[in-house]
Amino acid sequence: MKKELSTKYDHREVEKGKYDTWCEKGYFTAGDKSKDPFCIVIPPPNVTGKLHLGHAWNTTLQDILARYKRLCGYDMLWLAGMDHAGIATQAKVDARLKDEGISRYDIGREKFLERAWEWKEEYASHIREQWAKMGLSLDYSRERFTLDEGLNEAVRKIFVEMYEDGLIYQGERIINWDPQARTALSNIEVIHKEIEGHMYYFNYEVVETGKKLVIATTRPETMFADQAIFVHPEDERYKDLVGLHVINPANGEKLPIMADDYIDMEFGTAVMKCTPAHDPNDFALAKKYGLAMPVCMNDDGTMNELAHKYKGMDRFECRQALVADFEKAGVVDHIETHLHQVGHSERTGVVVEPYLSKQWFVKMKPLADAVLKQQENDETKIHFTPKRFEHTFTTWLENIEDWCISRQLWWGHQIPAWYHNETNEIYVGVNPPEDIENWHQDEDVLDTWFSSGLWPFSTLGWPHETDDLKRYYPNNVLVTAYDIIFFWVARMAFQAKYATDTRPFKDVLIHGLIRDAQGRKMSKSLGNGVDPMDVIDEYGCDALRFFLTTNSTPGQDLRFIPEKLESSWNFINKIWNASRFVSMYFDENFKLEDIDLSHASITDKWILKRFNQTLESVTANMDRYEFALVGNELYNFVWDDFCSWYIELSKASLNGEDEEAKKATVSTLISVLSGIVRILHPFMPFVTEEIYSILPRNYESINQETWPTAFDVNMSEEESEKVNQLITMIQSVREIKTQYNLKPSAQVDVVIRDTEGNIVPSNPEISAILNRMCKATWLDEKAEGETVSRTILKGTLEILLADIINVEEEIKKMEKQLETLNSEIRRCKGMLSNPNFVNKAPAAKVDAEKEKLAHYREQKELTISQLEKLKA
RNA sequence: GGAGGUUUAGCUCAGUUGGGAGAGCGUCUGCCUUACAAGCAGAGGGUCAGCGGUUCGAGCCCGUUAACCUCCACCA
Repeated sequence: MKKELSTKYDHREVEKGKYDTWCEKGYFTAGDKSKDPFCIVIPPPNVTGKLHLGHAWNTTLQDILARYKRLCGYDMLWLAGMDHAGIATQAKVDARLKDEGISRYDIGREKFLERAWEWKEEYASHIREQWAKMGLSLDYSRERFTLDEGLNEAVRKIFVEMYEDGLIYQGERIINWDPQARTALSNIEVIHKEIEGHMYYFNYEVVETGKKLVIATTRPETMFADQAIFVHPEDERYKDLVGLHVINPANGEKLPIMADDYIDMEFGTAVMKCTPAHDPNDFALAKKYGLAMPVCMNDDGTMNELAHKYKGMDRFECRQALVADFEKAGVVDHIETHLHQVGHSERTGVVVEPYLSKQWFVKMKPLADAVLKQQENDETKIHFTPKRFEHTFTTWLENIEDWCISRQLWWGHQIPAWYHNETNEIYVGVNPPEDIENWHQDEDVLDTWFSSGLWPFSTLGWPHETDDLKRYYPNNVLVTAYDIIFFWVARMAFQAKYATDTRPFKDVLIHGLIRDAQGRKMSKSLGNGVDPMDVIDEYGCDALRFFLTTNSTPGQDLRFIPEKLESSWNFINKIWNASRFVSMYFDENFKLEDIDLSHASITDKWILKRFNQTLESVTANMDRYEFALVGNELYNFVWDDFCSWYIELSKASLNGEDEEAKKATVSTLISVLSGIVRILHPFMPFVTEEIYSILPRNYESINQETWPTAFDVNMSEEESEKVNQLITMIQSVREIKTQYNLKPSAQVDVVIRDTEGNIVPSNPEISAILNRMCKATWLDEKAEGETVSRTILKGTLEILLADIINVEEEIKKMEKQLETLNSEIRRCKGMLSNPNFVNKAPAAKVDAEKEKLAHYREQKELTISQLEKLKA
């Protein structure tokens, strides 16, 4: 029995159950070796929480590509996976423990990791549920996790290789320290925000002269670790002081006054205190002059014993207390408010402390240079869409600094380095040393991005030469937002280059960020976030997908606008109803073989041809990732050409007597609709599957289908013109009726004249349609009485309206039309009389202009004769 | 201090290599026409931010100004 579409489109009903079936049938499982491979790996979401609209956008774009490529006959692998998100997840688990009144230190590393894995399992299943609701055609049989055994092996392997190549080293440096998470951070995990702080000007006493010297600082609490005072060697004001000493008012210690041309003579008092262990510039100076590098803080941001009476205080508490004491002691010269950039931890949000500590680093320059070299060649480079992000990417690589990869966390890949218990000798290896009892492993773990950077190949089995790795690597395209280029894309690029000596993927499609209706970033603090699952409940997944992917251009941000979502829903509803209409004209016995276009009418051919044109353009734009253009074209084709015109035009044939014509029309309706659902399937997989299931078809599911090919349409110029003429006739009648306040249902008589003014005899096929479309009877001769006329494609259309005609208004209308035509003619003539245009422009363009000119002239003549008649 | 983006209809945005300004929503008018009133038919609405240049021709290319936004950067 033929399945029927319910009378109303109900996205809940339509989307129910389908996804599970698709997965069970294995439509998303890659591996058909008879086809060419195409591979996308998902940017693994963090297992920290729910997916947001940004994820929905990002994954839908990939799903569109995946489904499109599958339709095009590729062995499509869209690999599923998630990221352990070291610091972020650890913070979540910490918070959960805190709710239980304990900390990770109470339960120890091993127990903590058990809890973290529990967390991971819980959130991974949430994420899979959300993927399912979004209809993502992911290959779950190959799902990976950045902390699973295979990826851990990949991480150890590359770490050891880089270490042996001298690209990974341990060093004591100033790094960015997160005192809340108590770990080091890399440079890009620090977010600089402009903060209104203070610039404190303090009086120092010069030991040798007893004079005052005013020195500015923004972080007085670090004064306990100061080692020197610097001035510029050529600064006349301070030249004489070099070599003398001042007393540090914080602890009474003697500090030497030194000179270095690093000092900016224009800034502040041009005297700088040097705190080697708490500032990267001071650190560099200290190294240069061999100064000591004491640290005055603990790893949690509290002051240590160097701070004497302030010991144990939080760093900012200490700052206040110290300044207050200085005020009393008269040390404060003055305090200014000061706008400056302060680094904050990307994850915990606390102010980052530049802090001297021993960490692991990746030496970046050789790695970055290799990628930059690769980018110079079209055959080896990563191609960005839009192209401008290539510039962002290369500029970052050109200015890159060494990457701090060790994290003082527990959740992550533990660094494969061991220290000998007695000799403290270091061993770095993929596997632990054999006499393990004599060694202890480095406690630190690696930056999450170190393992994410291997994602395009580690997920496919690297370092083993697996079939998948050979087949699907390099990946074809990566889809990500622009805010992640530095964090991830760049890292994948150099890790891939190092490990596999190639690019990780050929293309990168960059999209923007999703914003609220006012254009603000969606954030927890603003409370303007939108849960994609709520949107799906309200509008359906298909509407959300269509909205997300057809409303912005690559690289551009997208505002979340409910009205547009409604418009997407309406579009789907339109398709739904069109499908219901089509389904009325065939029954369960109608098979694909019964489709017969041999007796196609001119209107049937017209829509088939329009479909072909749409298909060609859509295919080209799909290949260019221009989904907004695709969406627009499909919207117009479906709504205007197919629904508003063709379905209405087809009714004459469907209700007519000619069985062969009727069969051709039904065949056309089915064929075009079938093409439409296949093209739209990547955008709206659920509703297209539902409609597909009621159509005569080749496969059980639309997932098994192929991308449409053009119909073989044999339509002459003359036939095309006839349909276009018909369309302008209908439009003219409707327009006149509206203008003269006639009801649409009012029957009128029309006469058609050719360009010579001769009456065109009626045509039975066209007459029937004309009457159905706009209640107009096409007469073979004109009756007595006044007429209103309009120029149509070829000739004029006249409606007998006798006494209700408003001659003055008609004259005005004609005169306006004449004006427009004249200006068009001027434009055409201008172009055509220009030798540069005629010689340089493409021939087709010149011909088109010539045709237009001829057409306008014809229309002008007709308009003039109409005007003359009216004036007479 | 560098780099990039945006500026097109009342609002949100498209506009592929330069060749007659588009959509959605909103507005106005008329229709419950047997797929759809979440619809149908018709209409109105824009010196494409300003200025200058290249070109036969510029929303699009070049220069410049302005406003807004984003990223990067160690200024005590």
